[in-house]
Amino acid sequence: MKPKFTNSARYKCLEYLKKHSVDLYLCYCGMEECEPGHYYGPATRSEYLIHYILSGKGIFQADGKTYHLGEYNAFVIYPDEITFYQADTEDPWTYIWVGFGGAKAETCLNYASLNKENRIGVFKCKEELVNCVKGMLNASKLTYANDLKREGFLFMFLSALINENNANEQHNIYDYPYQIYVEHALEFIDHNYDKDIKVNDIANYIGIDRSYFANIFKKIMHVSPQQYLINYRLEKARNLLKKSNLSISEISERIGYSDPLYFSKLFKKYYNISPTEYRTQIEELVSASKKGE
DNA sequence: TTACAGAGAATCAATGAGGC
DNA sequence: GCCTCATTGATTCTCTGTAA
Repeated sequence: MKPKFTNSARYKCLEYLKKHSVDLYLCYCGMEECEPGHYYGPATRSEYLIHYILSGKGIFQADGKTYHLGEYNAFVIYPDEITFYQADTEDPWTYIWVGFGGAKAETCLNYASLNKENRIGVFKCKEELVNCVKGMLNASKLTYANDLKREGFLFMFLSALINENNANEQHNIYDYPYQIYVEHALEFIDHNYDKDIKVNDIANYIGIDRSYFANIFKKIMHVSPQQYLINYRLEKARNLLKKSNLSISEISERIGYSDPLYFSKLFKKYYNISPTEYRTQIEELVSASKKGE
C-alpha cells in the first residue's frame, strides 16, 4: 500500500498547522510489504516518523548505529536527521508508518519512551496500531470530517504506544499520574500572569474541577495555586522594579493587577517594603557598587 | 462534588511627597 | 495651591482552599 495524503492542498494545510503551533497533526501514513532488500535513504524527513514492524526483519541506521529489528519493534526518526533502513534479503519486513508533527509530538514520543537516545521500542499492541493506520487510510478523502477522523486515529495510535509503555514501566515518568495537570497549570500561569486570571480559569483551561485542581497542585507544589500565582507576579514585579523605569501603576498592570493600590499593598505585605522603597534601595546599592569599583 | 470559613480582591477615602 | 503619583486603612464582596 502506498502512502497517501501527498497532494499540494494537504501540504498547504500542514504548513498552516505548523505555523499555528497545533499540538499534533498527521502528515502521512502507510503500510507496506517490502521486497527483499528494499531500502530507503540515506535521507532526511521534515517531520517525526514512526515505523512499526508487523512481521519479517530489517535494519535501521541512525547516529552511526545499526539496529537489527523484527516483529513488534518500532523505530523513530526525528526531523532533519539522516537515516537509512533496509528490509532483510531473506525475510523482508512488513511495516506500518505514521509521520506527524506538532508542538506536543516530542512529548508524546517521550511518554512512549522513544527519544534520540532510545530510538527502538517493543510494543505488543500490534492489532490496535494496525487498526489506527487502517482508520487513517480509510479516511483519506479530503473532507473536514475525515480530517478530524485522521487526527483522532493519530491520537489513538500514540495513546496505544504510551499506554503499553506505562504498563511496562515500573514507574511512570511522572511520580504522580496527575503531575501533567500541574505542568499545564504552570505553563498557563507563565503565559497569562499578566492578565486577570483566577484559579478557576486555570482549572477550566486544564479541564478539571477547581477544588480537585487546587488539591493536586498543592500536593505537588507544596503551595496553593493562588499563592503560587501571587509569588510569581510579585517576582516579575521585582524584576521590573530593578530593570525598568516603569511607574508603579504600569508595573501593576503588567503583572495582572488592574489596581495599583492593591498591588502596592500586596507588595508591602510580602516584602515588608513598598515598591518605591524597594526601587530606591536597589538604585542605592547599584550606585554604591559603582563607586566601589 | 459541595458547603462554608477565611483569605484575597476591589473600592473608596484620606494622606503625604514631589514637581510645576 | 494644584496636580500627579504612591501609600495606607477600612469596608464589602468575591473567590479560594479544604474537609466531608
